[in-house]
Amino acid sequence: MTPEKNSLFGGETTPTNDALNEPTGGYGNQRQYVSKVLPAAEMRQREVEKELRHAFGRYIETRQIEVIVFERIPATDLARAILNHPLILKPLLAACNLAGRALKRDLKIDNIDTYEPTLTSAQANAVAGYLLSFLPQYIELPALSRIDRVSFIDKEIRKDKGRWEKLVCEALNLYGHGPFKKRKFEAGGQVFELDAATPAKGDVQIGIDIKRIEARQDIHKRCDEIVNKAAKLKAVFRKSKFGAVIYYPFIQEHPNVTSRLTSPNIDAVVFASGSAETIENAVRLLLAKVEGRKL
DNA sequence: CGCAATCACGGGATTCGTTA
DNA sequence: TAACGAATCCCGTGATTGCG
Repeated sequence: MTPEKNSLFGGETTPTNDALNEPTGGYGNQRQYVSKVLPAAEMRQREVEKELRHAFGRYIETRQIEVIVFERIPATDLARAILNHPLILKPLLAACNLAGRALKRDLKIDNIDTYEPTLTSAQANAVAGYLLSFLPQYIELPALSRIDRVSFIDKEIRKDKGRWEKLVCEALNLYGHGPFKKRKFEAGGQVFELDAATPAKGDVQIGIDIKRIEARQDIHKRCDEIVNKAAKLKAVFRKSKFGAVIYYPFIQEHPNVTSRLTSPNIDAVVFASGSAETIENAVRLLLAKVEGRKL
């Protein structure tokens, strides 16, 4: 990044974007959020660069490097670039701390796949103008690609974690008398979701909550959610059974979780890690407790 | 009392399943 | 198929708690 002024706040040399300048009735948009903290951000940037130079002085080399000079790019060119090369959108957005939600809120463009966008040319124009108002004067190309890489890795990790719930549900179907499937039920006007339940329709007989708790500080929140959901389920389906399958990497604290989940409404609490073996063991144990007379 | 550690909370991100 | 809502993870901030 550049030590010089950022284009957004410096000279307004870049195209302004109408959507960002409309009155918002006191509610902020991304530009306003940024503007508010800009002085602090610029001060920090100067200090960070200074410290980096001092800290790494002996290891800093000067090399020739490709730089993308955003301040020379007209909005129409940027729009065309995005249309012709959709892959470039994500790194540009990420470099500005912008994401799909901001585009939706500020530009009223819904459901952009920021990784592989398919935009109309009108949308590309809007996004280009919007981006240019946030982009710095220039960014080194490898830095930009690195930013994309970080975002991509983060996304893929989330995707992988999302598969864990499916593995547990598949194990329930393999070893239990399902079919187990995600389903909803209503209690007191509110709708609740069970990650795995059987049967798919009619009165719930078995409801399972499948949860990952990866940070210690989330334990209260997650346990409260489980206890609440169990109570709601039992309030509606008095004869049903409720169980929880939990991923919690602090094994020595599993008894804590179990005791927090002690409730007449919860019939089983089991733990599993990412391995197929622990999932199988947990699911078998849980099924033994909630299936009872079935079969 | 002052400082450090911990807690609670909320905002922002992405993914997935459901629904219109 | 597009849009939406639920769920989960990450992070920073301010409040609270605990210790010397």
